[in-house]
Amino acid sequence: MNCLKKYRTLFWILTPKNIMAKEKNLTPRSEDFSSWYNELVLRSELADYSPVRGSMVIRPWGYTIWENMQRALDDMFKATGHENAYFPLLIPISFIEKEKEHVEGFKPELAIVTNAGGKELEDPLAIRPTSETIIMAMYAKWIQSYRDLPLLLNQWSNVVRWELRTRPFLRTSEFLWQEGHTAHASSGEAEEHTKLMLNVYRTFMEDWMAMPPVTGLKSDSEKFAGAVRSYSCEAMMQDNRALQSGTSHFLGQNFSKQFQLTFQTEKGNEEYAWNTSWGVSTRLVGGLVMTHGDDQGLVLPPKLSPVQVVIVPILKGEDHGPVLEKADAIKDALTAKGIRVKIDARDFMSPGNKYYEWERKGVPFRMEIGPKDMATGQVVLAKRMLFGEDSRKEFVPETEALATMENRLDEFQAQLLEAAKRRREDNSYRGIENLDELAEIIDTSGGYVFTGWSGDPAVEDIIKEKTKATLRCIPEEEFQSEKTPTRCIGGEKDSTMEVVWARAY
RNA sequence: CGGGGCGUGGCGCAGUCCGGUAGCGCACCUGCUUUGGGAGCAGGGGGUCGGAGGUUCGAAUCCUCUCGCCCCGACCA
Repeated sequence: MNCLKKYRTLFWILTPKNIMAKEKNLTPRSEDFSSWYNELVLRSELADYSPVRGSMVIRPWGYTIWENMQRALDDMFKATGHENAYFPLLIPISFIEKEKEHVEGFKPELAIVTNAGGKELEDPLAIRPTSETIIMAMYAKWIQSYRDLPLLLNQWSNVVRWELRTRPFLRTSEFLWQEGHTAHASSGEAEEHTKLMLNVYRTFMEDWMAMPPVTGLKSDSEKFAGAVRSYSCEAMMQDNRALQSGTSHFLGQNFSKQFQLTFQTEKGNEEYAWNTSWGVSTRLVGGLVMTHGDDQGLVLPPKLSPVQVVIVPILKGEDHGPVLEKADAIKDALTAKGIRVKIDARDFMSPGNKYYEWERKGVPFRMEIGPKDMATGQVVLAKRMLFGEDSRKEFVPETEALATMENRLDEFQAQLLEAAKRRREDNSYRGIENLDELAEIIDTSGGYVFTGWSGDPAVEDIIKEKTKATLRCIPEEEFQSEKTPTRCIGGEKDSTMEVVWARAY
């Protein structure tokens, strides 16, 4: 036994290529998807583990992606009439306890401050797991009449939900997010708003992230604690699992009743306001990784990439001046077009090493400029991911490269979206009518399984027990099958709606 | 919170069975030569072996207790 172990060690030492492979490359997705994910997050410097269990440090590369997401989303929120505000981190426990389902939903995940200023607190404070309660309490103060409605606020913040099992970006005890909270005079208007924001998320995911979700309504067992109805965006990752990547909730009057959020109507009656809340989090960064990443590392859609074009000057011989000057000139020309460019002029690193590094970090395009190119007036372009006729390196005249770069970035963005859409459809199974078939698909390929459902929650339990898949959503019309299912997947009952099943993160 | 695994320079690991005062690869630093897909040579720095206690002349190694992390399950964005 011992002998064998030593032998293997010896063998390993004598094969340096293996060591190199192990250290320089990621575990392939096909071998172990979650190892691939974890390694990628660390190696591409998106994030690092912090000393506190279940929390992570978001490094500049990851944070810039988040900032780019924030900017795009924030513009969309503003365009739909919202303003930003900031509500406090600490919330009286009594607030959270007011809404019965809400407190039940969050109790296991609450972090509570019981001691401060060296003294036990008389009333412990919860670190916000979400801010419905404190915000409703404030809205109750601010809203008197229908003239104060609708009130449309958003906040960018951190929240804490104590997690037993954590994964960078996908599930951490503290995460960054955005939470929108609105108050309306009518149920219909609030529900419309809920759907509007769901659609904002969907548009963002498609247009910016190239991560096309299936959108729909959550079942009662999956909805947000305290909501009347929850809607979600369900994006399919490369391992064919679903990632709930954005939710929008119609809260009805559940919170306004608990917080006395009333207003006087035009006719002089006092009524409870109707609320919505909606959020996306840094989880989206994880979604981005699992949607586009490959075995080389991250692949970033141009619209969100911190750097869209990295220029690698080939520094040969004594005089690096001309090549660096050319790189600067190209950078200026591209920057003037609004393109984010970085020159990697590190002279202690070989070009090949830089190529690997920027590929690992997911930069959409690399431009190489060397003495040979200077002589012929060309540059070398390499695209992070190849589609169709693309070649690994393209030699193009400098003027053409400058003129076409915006188009190339747009095209790349569109190709990523197209590929993700195709993957989603290729792994969607429709017309499935019995449980065994569903279980077979979930167990082998995974993916989205569309079936009929009677609305009976017992069916969800059975399927979860049997396959670990959950009801992701009751899809919006656009995602429904051409042929409407007639039978409930659970057995003999008739189907009243089509639903999507998948294993989820 | 149950089951499994692991804590040894920044990273990945060997050494633990059988106790003798710590080693390998990568990374890092210096110099020279290099640079169009993971450079070469030479020299160099860095570790109270997760922590505490014990056994022993002597502990990374044996014993006890602890802490932490990762993976698999039950709960969740």
